[in-house]
Amino acid sequence: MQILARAYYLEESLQLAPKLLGKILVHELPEGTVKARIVETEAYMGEIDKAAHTYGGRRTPRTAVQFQAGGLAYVYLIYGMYSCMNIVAAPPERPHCVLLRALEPLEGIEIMQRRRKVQLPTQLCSGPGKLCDAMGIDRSCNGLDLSQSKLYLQDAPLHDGEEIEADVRINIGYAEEARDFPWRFFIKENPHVSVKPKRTAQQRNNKSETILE
DNA sequence: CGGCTGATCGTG
DNA sequence: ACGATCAGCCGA
Repeated sequence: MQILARAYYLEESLQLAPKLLGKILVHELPEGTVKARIVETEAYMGEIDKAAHTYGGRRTPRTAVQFQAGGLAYVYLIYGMYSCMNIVAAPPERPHCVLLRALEPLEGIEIMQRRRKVQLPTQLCSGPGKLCDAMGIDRSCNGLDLSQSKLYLQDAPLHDGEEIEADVRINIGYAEEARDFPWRFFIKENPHVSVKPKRTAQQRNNKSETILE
């Protein structure tokens, strides 16, 4: 299977985020190789996005890699104990990135189970902190070139019949108007996704749906 | 729901 | 230098 080339990532994160669904993240660790399919992503749109670390063009030591050309890993520590992995998007000086929120484990599942405390495959990578833990991704991976390192993405199509759904992003309540932008993407009905879609008021009021529950 | 945990970055 | 904040997770 083909490794995605650097040029693949040079578009804005809002376009790249849904396209990354179904692609396979691989990490070659000393104890073995782990592979998992991307099933949930979020787009962070840099300068114009109040939820982004680079809102207004903020350039700090932490966010520096986001200003490089797309195709690098942006990994940061959150809440003092968890790593989050993003994929840098867009050409240089455009600080876009795509957060990986959930993966479907494919290979090296025993390794993931050893790293995490849980056994259930659907709980191994169903969250940004969980998937970094399971895949052995931490801040030492920050800035890695995903087209030529031990951490890389393989091209792969969505499976037959799979559909992409969009919804609001998770835990960005501080982001004012950007809270409501539907910039989270996931494979519909995939059991590894971290958060189920919110029902809209329309759906809650729909009587036929209520009966079906 | 609350506690865990520490890097980060704006402020002074 | 300080301290409020935080793109999470787990167990009750």
